[in-house]
Amino acid sequence: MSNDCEEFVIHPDNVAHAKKTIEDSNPTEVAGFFKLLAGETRIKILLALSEVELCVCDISTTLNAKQSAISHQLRYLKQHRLVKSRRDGKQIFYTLEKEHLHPILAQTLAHMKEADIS
Amino acid sequence: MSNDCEEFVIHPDNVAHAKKTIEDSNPTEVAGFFKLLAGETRIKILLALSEVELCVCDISTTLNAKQSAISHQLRYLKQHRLVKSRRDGKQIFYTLEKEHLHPILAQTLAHMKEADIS
DNA sequence: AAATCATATGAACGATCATTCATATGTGTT
DNA sequence: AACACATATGAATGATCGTTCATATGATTT
Repeated sequence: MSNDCEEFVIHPDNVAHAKKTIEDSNPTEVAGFFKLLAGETRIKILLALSEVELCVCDISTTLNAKQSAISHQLRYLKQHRLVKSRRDGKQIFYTLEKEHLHPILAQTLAHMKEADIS
Repeated sequence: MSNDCEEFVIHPDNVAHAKKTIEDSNPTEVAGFFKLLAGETRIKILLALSEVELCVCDISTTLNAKQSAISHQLRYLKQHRLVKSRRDGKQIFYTLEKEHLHPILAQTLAHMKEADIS
């Protein structure tokens, strides 16, 4: 919680400025969004779904991974609205939820742009 | 390693297409890059550094975090060339390595754009 | 050269995450 | 109604990550 330089702030103006920049930027949400994309399996799933609709079995075949591992990741992606599903008989097909993914990504990029990172 | 639907691929064309899309997209590197941005402390550090140069002590004051925690994260960011440092007397100042961050980010976005995610 | 300040680093611990196994659910087929 | 198939889910395990403590390094001041 505390740090070694608490009593004597070294560059108060810079610290104040940095604090404000951070507060203005929703760092928790930004990091949370990147966490969604920070897993190899999830990135592969998103890539796989980027051009075709796939059922769970197709995805696990494509990634050469266990069905349950894919199901768990799909649930995670679905909870965060990166992906949506539709049932067709026994199978459940997944597609990207582009409407959701796009604005979040755009907002993140806008954040980073404002922050002069890009 | 194996899955339940190995013997009878359900939608072979889609699977083949998805496999190619994944192979063309460096998923390991893409996920690796997002991992850098997927930590709240690291995002805060990057935001803090986005407009001003800061020494380690300033950063730990800004984030209200232990100096050693910040140092560890800075090392991680530096190893991956998102940040660079310069010594001035006893202090070490960090800045964004924009030249490096920018093209990686741009490439990632290009990947995602090609993949029709954005 | 001793003391102090700023930062870095190694080891350890707890928390979080991804995968696996076993099993449940829900749908279609016979 | 019984069975087979596709997917989902809970619990457990192993791996990875972030922070902390203790200490080391490198620089300045006295």
